[in-house]
Amino acid sequence: MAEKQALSKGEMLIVRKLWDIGPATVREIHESLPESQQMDFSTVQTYLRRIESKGHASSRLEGRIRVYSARTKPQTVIRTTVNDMVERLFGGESMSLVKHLIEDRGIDEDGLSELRAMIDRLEQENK
Amino acid sequence: MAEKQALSKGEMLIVRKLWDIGPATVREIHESLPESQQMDFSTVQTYLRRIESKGHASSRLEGRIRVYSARTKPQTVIRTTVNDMVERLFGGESMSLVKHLIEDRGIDEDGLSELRAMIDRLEQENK
DNA sequence: CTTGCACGCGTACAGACGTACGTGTAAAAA
DNA sequence: TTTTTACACGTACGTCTGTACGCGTGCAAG
Repeated sequence: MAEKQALSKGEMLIVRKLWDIGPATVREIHESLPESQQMDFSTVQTYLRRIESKGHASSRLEGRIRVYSARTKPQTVIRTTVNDMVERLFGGESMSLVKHLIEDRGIDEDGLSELRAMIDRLEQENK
Repeated sequence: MAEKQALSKGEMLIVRKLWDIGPATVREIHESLPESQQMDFSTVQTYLRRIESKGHASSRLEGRIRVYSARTKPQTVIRTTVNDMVERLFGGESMSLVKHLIEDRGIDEDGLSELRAMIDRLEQENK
């Protein structure tokens, strides 16, 4: 198995950017960060380096600029992280998290119908 | 505001026990840990100490045994943790997490009807 | 050609984490 | 009473995290 080390919270913010904007330079990532998450250029650089060393990204020099690309799919990282949290906070019961999310954070019109559709579809498949 | 420091993953495993079994001694917590999460008695002790120092538990000596009690409700800790994760991994869109959970981890008969009930109820209230 | 900007890369460093050991002592067993 | 057991409490220690500085250098502007 891939054996990739888990990403820390901060690192995750950065891979997310990599997923969003595709292969990118440190600067591109840095500049894409919203107000609320400003950090030093070199901090981003360090994160990217660590993400790579953990096997979640690869990079190559393009001229003298280093370009990073994600190597793990969102799916994978998200799954691992979420599973871990469900395990730790809900004893593995993912329905508890679903319930928490809906009850605690609310859900809007659209979300509601979307959910309903999903349920209908699943019920079909289940049959 | 309460200003309680966030708990780490390991610490969360332990508070969860505190929530579950109520005020408890180090030993009680330690012994309630499942096979898969065995750790040294003194590790549990350290966790409990840290949890207390972060304001999420309090303790008193009962005779010469220290008894810890949770000071934060599950709700609060869970909310903070989940919000944080939704923020970092889903850009704040909690519905994305809900979808991920249902699609990726599946849902059983019971969960399905439970969910359906919840949706119906919410739809009522929303009106 | 000289100067300064932008970047790679190595290094730093304090605080959080996971994990535990050792010492002193009170209570229980022998 | 002597011995053993079981804790509390202080301390440790390597790793991970968040956050960044500084040096060396290629490249663009003057």
